[in-house]
Amino acid sequence: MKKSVVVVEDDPGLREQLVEILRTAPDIKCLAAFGSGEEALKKIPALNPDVVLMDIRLPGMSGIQCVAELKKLNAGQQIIMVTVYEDTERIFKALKAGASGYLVKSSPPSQLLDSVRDVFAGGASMSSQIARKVVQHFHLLGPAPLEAQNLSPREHQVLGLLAAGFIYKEIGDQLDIGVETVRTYVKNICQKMHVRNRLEAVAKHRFEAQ
Amino acid sequence: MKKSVVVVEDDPGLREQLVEILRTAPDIKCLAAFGSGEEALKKIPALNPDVVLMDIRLPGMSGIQCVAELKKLNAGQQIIMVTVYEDTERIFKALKAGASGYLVKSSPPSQLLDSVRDVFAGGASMSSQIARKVVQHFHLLGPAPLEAQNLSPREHQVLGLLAAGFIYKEIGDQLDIGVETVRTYVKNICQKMHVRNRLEAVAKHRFEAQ
DNA sequence: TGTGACATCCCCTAAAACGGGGAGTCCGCA
DNA sequence: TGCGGACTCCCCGTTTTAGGGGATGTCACA
Repeated sequence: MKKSVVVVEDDPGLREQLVEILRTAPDIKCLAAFGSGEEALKKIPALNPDVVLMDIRLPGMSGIQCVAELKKLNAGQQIIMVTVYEDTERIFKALKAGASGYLVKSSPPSQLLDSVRDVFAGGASMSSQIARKVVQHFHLLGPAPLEAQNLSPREHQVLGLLAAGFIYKEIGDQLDIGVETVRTYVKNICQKMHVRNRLEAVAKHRFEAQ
Repeated sequence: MKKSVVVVEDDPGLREQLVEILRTAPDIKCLAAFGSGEEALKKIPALNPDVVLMDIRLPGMSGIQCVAELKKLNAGQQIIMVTVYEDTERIFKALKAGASGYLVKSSPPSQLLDSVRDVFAGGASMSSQIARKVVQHFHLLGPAPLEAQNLSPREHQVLGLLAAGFIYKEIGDQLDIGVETVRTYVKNICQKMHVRNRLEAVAKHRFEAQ
């Protein structure tokens, strides 16, 4: 069974180009190509393709919006963004909206086809330029964990429960220790994390954790 | 000029295998291979390789720790993790520690070499299995912001300052409003976000934000 | 054998936050 | 023109935290 694909791209030239690339692959069948998100949204559910190739910049409804809508209709729909934009903002928005892959338009045809196969197989795919942005995002989050890392196991627990909204007494009950002990931990946590209070610790913790 | 690579992998068989793969590439030179993070940490600075291939599971110092240390010594050091583990926790930790690539050991040799080239060129590289985990991470972040979204601008501000560790009085001063008003916002925020207190709100907020 | 990290508990005082009200002003939308 | 939302402030009494001490015991590592 061939993997079915639909293309959504407003530029006719580029659209044809993508369709042509797909046509070269014996294991892939291009069902249709649309020029707008609105049209795609109307017709894709009936076609039920395995994978959608979506331009991020579309007239009218944006590609990101379209992704979100498609995902709403069919949470399992696999979508690959194809775009010239490499700005972090758009990448993350698209990923959050539900895209499984993200390619830059300059990617070689072979990578496009590989991506379709990867995504079809339940994987994900990114151009190395895109992967770089994603990695950078994590690096920014990086230098911090040093501080959260050297919390003792018990301190971690307490911080976790704190973030979950429990008050000292409840934390004490759950860990079967006294409120005073919880207090001591919080004091130590704040010291170790170089923050002024548990609020900041919780914020930092979440930030570092994921 | 050949791209220089160092391998850090405790299993002698796998280590040899990686070195062999690298040897097949005319544009890559493997300078050395180490069996432990400690040894790598001692000798890598002198070798100054372009890229380090690092096993994530090492006896003694973990690969993640080793990455963090190498990055501390040389922030520009490019590192690719090579591992059998695909758990989200480890992936993110490694990326945060400073890894630029993340491959599973089952990756084909050609991908290993491509990754070295990608990373050398300032890009990044992930196996599609790893990319998938990363993508899933973003998908989880996606649907959530619904709750944080319908906070009023002022409420957002307050929540932000709260997360930064300011107490009500300080927040009031900064926004030029009274403590009581801040209190009112916090009450409303907690209601809108369906949480019991500001701690939980801060935790949820960070989680949804990024 | 001592030093240090960890886990546990205690005291006191003062500061901060909570809970649950009420109550004005705008402003826009119907 | 009335309704709702956002923004602002206030009161009361109670609970929770903060701040800054001190204390004990275990366990590991040197």
